Parts: sequence; C-alpha cells; structure tokens
Amino acid sequence: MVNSKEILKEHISKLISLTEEQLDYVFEHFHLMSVKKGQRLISEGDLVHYEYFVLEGCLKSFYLNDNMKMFILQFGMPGWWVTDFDALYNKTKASINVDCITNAAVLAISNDDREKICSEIHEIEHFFRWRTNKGYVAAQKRLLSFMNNDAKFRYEELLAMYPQLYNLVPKHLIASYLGVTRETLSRLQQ
Amino acid sequence: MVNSKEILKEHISKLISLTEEQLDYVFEHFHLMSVKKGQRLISEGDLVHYEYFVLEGCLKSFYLNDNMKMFILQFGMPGWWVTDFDALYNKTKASINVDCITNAAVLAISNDDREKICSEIHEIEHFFRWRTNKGYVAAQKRLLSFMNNDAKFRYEELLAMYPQLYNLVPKHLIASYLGVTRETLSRLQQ
DNA sequence: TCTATTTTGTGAGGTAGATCACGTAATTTT
DNA sequence: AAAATTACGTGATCTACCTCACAAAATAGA
Repeated sequence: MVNSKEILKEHISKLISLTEEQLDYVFEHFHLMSVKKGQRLISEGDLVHYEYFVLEGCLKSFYLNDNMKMFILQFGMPGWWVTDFDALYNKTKASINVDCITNAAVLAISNDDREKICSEIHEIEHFFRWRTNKGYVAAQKRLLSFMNNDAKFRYEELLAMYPQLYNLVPKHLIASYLGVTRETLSRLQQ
Repeated sequence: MVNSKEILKEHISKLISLTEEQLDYVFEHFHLMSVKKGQRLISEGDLVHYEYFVLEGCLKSFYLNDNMKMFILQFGMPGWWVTDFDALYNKTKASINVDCITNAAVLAISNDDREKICSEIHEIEHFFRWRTNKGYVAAQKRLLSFMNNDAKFRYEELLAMYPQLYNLVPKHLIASYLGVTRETLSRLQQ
C-alpha cells in the first residue's frame, strides 16, 4: 500500500508552500479509497460529489454516445485528478463516466471539502487554480493535435507521453482516446 | 466607447462578492486598449505578458502549422478572456497567436498584476480559479464534439451558440475553428 | 470610381479512416 | 481444463472530407 499522505504532500508542495500542520489539515479532508478493476466511480446521470487524486493504478473518464460508442477523455494515471468537473462544480448531473481500468488507489475529496479548504487556506485556492490551468492547457493542446495531426501521429504522441499505457490498457481503449476505431489503430501499428 | 469599469465589475460580481473599493482597486490593474482590425496582440515565439478581457469586438487565438494552415482555438467575444495561457503562466514563448478580427476594445492585465491581486485578495484568486475551470470544461466539451460529431453538426452547434458569428467573421475563419477546409464548410451550408 | 484583394462557390478526383465481416489468440470464469 | 468472454488482426467496401483548379461576387484601397 502506498503512503498516500506523503504522495499528496509532495504533489501539493510542487506548487505551493504550506506548513506541516497545514498539509496535515488538508490531508484530513481526503479519504483513501481502494478501487477494483471495473468499479464505477462516477456514472452519467448521477450527481457528482467527489474528485479523485490518483495514487496508483489507472482510471478512465469517458463519454458514451447514443450508439454506446465510447470516447475517452482522460486516462487517470498517478498524479492526475479525475472527475466530471462540469457536474461537480455546477452541481448538475454527470454527462460522463469514470471507472477503473486496473485496480487502483485514489484520494477522494468532496466538492464541499475542496471549497472549504480553498476558502480557509488561500494558498490551497492558488494550488487548485494552477492545477485547473494545467488541465485547461492540456485540453487545448489535445484539441490542436486533433485538428492538426493524423491518427498515427497522435498515437505516437500518446505513447511518447505515457509509454506504460501500451501494456497497461487494452488497445481498444487507446483507440477510444485517439478518436479512431480499434481496427484503424490496429492497422496503424504496422 | 463602452463603460469598461462597469462591464468588468459586473463580470466579476457574477462569481464573487467584492466591496466597491476592492472592485476599484482590481480595476486599477487593468488597462483599456483599443485595438484595430488585423492588429496582433500575441505572436508565436514571443514572450507573453498579458491576458485580455474582451469588452467589444472579436479577437481570435490561433495556431499556424508548418504549412501555415490556421487552426482557431477561440473566438474572443465580449465577456471572454483571451491569451496563450500556457506561455503566460509558465513564462515560455507563445505557441499561438492572437489578433483582432474586428476593431475591438479589451482590458489588459499583466501576469504579474494578476498574480498580485490574486495573492492580495483571496476572492479574486477564487474568481480566476472558477474562470479557468469554465474554460477547461468548455475545451473538454469541444474535444468531445470533435470526436463524436461530423462537421455539419459542429457548424450548427457553433452557430446556435454564437449566431452573430455568421455575419461577423469570414467563413474561412469559421472553417478553421471547425477544423475543416473552407470548401467543405461552403458545401455544408446547402 | 477604378483596381486590387479578399471572400465565396463548385466541379473532379484522391485519401484517411469508418463499417462490416470473419478468424484467431489471449484471458477470465466455472 | 473446458467453456466463455474479451482482445486483436485483417480483408473488402464505403464515405466524409481533402486537394487542386477555376470563376464570380463582395469588399477595401487608392
């Protein structure tokens, strides 16, 4: 089992400086969850109460269209935050799903608790602003790559960024992330 | 000429509550700019010092690939914030450009001044966190629409959201936003 | 007002990736 | 270990969109 407290502290301390007491206090608002492969953390149509910081394993957030075709928004690897940010922040029903690709350990924090520590500790609000900014920038870059590059390029780009993915998740999930069919992905590898 | 102070105050007050004095103080950190059609605000390769809040007119942020093909990331309409967030926050060189599609009025704030008022006024940090979160959610939704829908659907989606765009900007720019050629867009309209 | 530039439309042919269909390997369940 | 399920590869055909080419309309500059 991982030392969740140390991992979170180190993650936060990359962006802001808190005292040990503050870090302990922040940590108290998270709870450690051990989640099994296939387990659903967020389901479309439900209210969303938590966001999840991934400690180990791999989650996915995904959208299912009317034909039940899956589109993966994010692979939640260690150090990443996963939730339906739209539904969580605006207290609306989830339009996406989150589940576990492999057994995983995550730290969950409720929307209320996040807002609470954000308002109590200015630096934590700063931390979450920067974290969200990074997500925004990453989403824009992915959008650009989508418009500018073909599937093969995007595939190599993804594997360069996350080499572990190749052996960690089935290829049809990688295809869903790239926005192509599994058949096309299979043909790319030649 | 628009009342820039009132517009900014109202924009900020939608998310947070500040005193009049605080709002005045915040406003002092912006400067009003009148920009002409075609004028460049951010150029690829340069350092980025400002972000821009659009009061009137229309900006565009765009990426040019190796063949000088343009991809529009954002139409900056009144009430939107435009910059290269990656370059601005991380003090690296711009990878995108921002210019004016029509004559426009914007409020500019430097990165240093934003960080300054964010650290001085906790609520302002909160405001910018929520603003960025909205941008992140919008970028993810656009990505999903890109993967899930064809060009015609995305075109109608865009016009439903911004009906003014149809008469405000040339069609080839709309095509660049949708990620199709101008020829394809022209054929979609039938 | 005349000219130059930008914008828009449309035909013809090419291509990346989709869909459907089938077979085999690998993994999981019993 | 057998059976069931899931993952993966590959051929054949189809289609949304691209590229190139040309022309007409609209707009901006002088």
